[in-house]
Amino acid sequence: MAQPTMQQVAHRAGVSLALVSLVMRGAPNVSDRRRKLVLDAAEQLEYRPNVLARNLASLRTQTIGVVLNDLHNPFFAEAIDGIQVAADAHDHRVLIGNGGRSEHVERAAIETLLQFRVDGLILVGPEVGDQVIEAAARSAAVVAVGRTTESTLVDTVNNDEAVGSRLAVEHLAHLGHRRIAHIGGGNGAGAWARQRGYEEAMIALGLEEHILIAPGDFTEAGGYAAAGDLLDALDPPTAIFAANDLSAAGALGKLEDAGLRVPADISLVGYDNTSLAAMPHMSMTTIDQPRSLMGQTAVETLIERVNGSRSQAVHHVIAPTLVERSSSAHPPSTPSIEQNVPPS
Amino acid sequence: MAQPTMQQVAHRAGVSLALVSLVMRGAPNVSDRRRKLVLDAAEQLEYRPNVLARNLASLRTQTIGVVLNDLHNPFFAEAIDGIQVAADAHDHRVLIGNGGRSEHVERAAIETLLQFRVDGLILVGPEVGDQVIEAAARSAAVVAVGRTTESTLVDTVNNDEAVGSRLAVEHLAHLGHRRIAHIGGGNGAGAWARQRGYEEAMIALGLEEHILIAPGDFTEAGGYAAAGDLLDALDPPTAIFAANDLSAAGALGKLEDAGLRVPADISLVGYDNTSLAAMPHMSMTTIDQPRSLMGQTAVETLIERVNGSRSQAVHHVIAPTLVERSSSAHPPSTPSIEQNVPPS
DNA sequence: AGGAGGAATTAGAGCGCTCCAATTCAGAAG
DNA sequence: CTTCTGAATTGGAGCGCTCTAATTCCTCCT
Repeated sequence: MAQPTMQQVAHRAGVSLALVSLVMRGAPNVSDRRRKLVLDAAEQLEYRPNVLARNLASLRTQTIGVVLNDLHNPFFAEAIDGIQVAADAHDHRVLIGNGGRSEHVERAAIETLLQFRVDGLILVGPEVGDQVIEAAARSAAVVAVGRTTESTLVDTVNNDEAVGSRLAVEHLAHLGHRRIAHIGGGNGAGAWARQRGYEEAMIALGLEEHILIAPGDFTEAGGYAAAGDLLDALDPPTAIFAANDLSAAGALGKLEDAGLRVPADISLVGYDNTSLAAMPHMSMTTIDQPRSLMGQTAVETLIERVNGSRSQAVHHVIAPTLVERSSSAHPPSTPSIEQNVPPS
Repeated sequence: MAQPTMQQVAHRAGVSLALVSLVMRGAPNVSDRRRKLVLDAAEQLEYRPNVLARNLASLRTQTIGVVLNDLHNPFFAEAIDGIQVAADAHDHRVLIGNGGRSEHVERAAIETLLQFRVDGLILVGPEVGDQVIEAAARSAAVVAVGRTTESTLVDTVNNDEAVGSRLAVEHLAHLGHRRIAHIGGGNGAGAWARQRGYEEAMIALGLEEHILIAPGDFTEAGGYAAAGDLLDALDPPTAIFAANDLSAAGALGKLEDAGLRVPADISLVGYDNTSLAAMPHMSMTTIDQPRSLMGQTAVETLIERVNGSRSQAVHHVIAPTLVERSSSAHPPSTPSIEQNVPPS
């Protein structure tokens, strides 16, 4: 598969190698005549610039690498959209690495992208340790999305997990729920913050005695299992707030299997507002993270670093919102809106 | 972000540049003493091979590019898994490009990957025209998954769409359905073949008069709309076979909104057996495409080309299977198993 | 001790491109 | 017609690595 080179294009167009380079880069001071000559020759030869050589020589790749933690979670797919659009706007291409929801695979993906000398790296919901991220940041600009870091080299873009959790809990409490349980997200990005947000919100509402947490892992299977745990509790909850939509979906399956109707018998709130939650068949109340905006912000932040126009770490926090759908309603025994009724 | 180079490693280890190169490539004839020396120096410097330079010099990248048509469709996410494992086994890395379900974006993704001089390209469910694929195949080895091509340069890996559709239709017919409708997949990969398979199966079962097709586009929204069309038909179907799970999920939403119970009032069968269909809350009968196997086959096929061990195009066709879940059952008016009852 | 012969190491020429510095070219000014 | 100027074009030195050919180093044999 020998590809045509600039040299060949130059020869065919009857100009110098350097001129072809200028044309390819869209430099200004090239006469229209020569430009056309070169472009025609390039087209005839099906010439395609060799990014490897170009980048080796110019020391920049105009490429940003994105590592997605879990391709199966619609959240990540949706974050990519915003990233791609913003990258386009900044004339950068996007290369994606798959974290495969495994620290090991994720690290390999980061390494691959770094070996390709991408200008910057956006890690979406990374699970690798801080030191891995920090090490990466020593080689390229790094922005972590949906994950915090201590590192002063790494910028972050997050939604305000505490606010999101509070929105969810308050929504349920206003509907009259008191026994509001939480399905955690394990080591998942932001999971811990969401759980803390849940606890704090419960305490703020005077519901600390009803705090009940089942461990999950941001997956549907984890949600299914966790819901089972919650139903087996001494005093099962009337509402469940899951750490993400995927585990909420899993929980929903378990609740149905247990013969419970949602939301008549039990309410359910997810997190992320992925396409999954929005599906008519799910129609799940959830917390919206503005993924597209977050992706876009991540790119802007990255570009600033790459340009060297900023060297201080910056941490963007974006406000989430509640999206009410049909998985949440008044608890069975409490038809009224406010929670004036003592716990059963 | 100046990165350490081989030169620096060589200097620190007190050996030649060439020796470092040998060690990095794991060459056999290097004494243990020097090897350790080099490795230590590399580690101290946090040296990371520059793939750009390496590949420029060696003319191979050990990388395969994968272009996914639609990150939102779990099918593609699941195909990646098989690809990644197989690529690993062959010591190749994987770079992903996002087609964004748009021909334009897809073409750009292919171009980016080709500019990085990947050794081969796996196009999963590509929507670009044959000539684009053919052009790509002139620069690198190309395997199309879930899509057929005329090109003699391009290998393909597909499931047998005709068989899959037949399995779906026969399953429904055996349950007693006669008015079995189809939601198409538009330009989506394999959509046309599935639709033809549906028609042929209907004809083979003597149900040609009940053939009813609503156009879709492989998306959930498309499925939702298409289901609406079908319900508005003069003689609405008792069963729907959707061209993929995503549109089946959309259809499911529409059916529910219309107050129909699935499967009591109407049956639904999807295609792909994605994680979506497997979710307990969906529990959808569907046709399983062995995605992981297909991904793996794609990689093997690609490697053969890259190695030059084959230059003839090869077309793998893999048999799909029916996965029965709870979205399909007897039609409301036909409690018996065989379709001995005349159409209402 | 003096090779022979294989193993280990190194020199050096690219890979395809960018980019600085140098050169050529036109047209304007003197 | 020469001189000057800015625009257009080109030469050539790398970018960091691989790979072939050449060189050096050992070890073993006679």
